[in-house]
Amino acid sequence: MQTYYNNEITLLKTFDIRPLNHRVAVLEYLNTHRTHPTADDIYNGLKTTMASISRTTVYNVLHLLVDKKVISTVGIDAQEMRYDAQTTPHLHFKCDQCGKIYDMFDATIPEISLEPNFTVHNVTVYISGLCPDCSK
Amino acid sequence: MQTYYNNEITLLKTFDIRPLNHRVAVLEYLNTHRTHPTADDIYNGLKTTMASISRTTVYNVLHLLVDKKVISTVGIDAQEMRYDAQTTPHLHFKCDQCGKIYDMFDATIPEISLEPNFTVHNVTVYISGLCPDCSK
DNA sequence: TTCAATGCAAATTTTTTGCAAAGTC
DNA sequence: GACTTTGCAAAAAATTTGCATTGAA
Repeated sequence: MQTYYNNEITLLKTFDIRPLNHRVAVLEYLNTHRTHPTADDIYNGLKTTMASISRTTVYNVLHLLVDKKVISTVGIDAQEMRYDAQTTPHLHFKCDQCGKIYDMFDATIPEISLEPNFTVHNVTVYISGLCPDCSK
Repeated sequence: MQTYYNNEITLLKTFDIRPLNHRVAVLEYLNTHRTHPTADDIYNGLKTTMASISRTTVYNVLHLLVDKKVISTVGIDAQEMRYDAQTTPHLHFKCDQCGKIYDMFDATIPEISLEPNFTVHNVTVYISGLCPDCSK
């Protein structure tokens, strides 16, 4: 079985995750495909180069990486979960026309002030509209 | 079959939707259950009083109401879609501990300014954290 | 009577689970 | 050798579809 030597290994170790080949492969796929792929996208993308990988393993690895906060989920689609290796804070924009999802690094994450006694862990912002291509 | 005489009928007519009994019932359920129910919640809630209603119809009606913007979707759960008859702009807060979803009317919807050429239709904000009950 | 809406059952899609086999330290 | 991870197949959960029946204007 092929062995990976790259910085995904270092990253996983930082998070106290044993850098097994499948884990490295999933993380590498996410790092090189910044298109917010679904579990199925990842599975299909990897199975060509990685003879033995199963959907179960892709789900296992994704759940682990989300749990340990190495990656994050993008629940902008109604039907299936998407995943994102991007760690810089950013928003997601989905085009109503073409369906493409854009990262928005420039937009500022809003400061949300809630009623007292609510503790905020995370703020997620999804924006929908028309992308430049579809606005024409 | 029971016939409804209430303001849901008026509301549906406003949106150019024929106020058929099943539609009125689903909308009424959403108006009286401000708990962001799932399609299944609605189906189970209605089938006791409405002898003949099917899951298909619940989905049909929900899709129609969302399409016509009478109600909105709440995609805060990874697994299943939730629905909301609330029309006042507000945010959603989900407690990481108890899973309860809160409406946040006081929090201000952020002004998002994107790169030019992006047209914003809708901004959705999901907040996760601990609710007062679970913060104790 | 024409067209729209419904309900059933089956199919589809996404994700999870149980468990035996294989891999890792 | 003990413990973790994997893969298969099957199950589960949420949603959609095809189509015949029913209901509404």
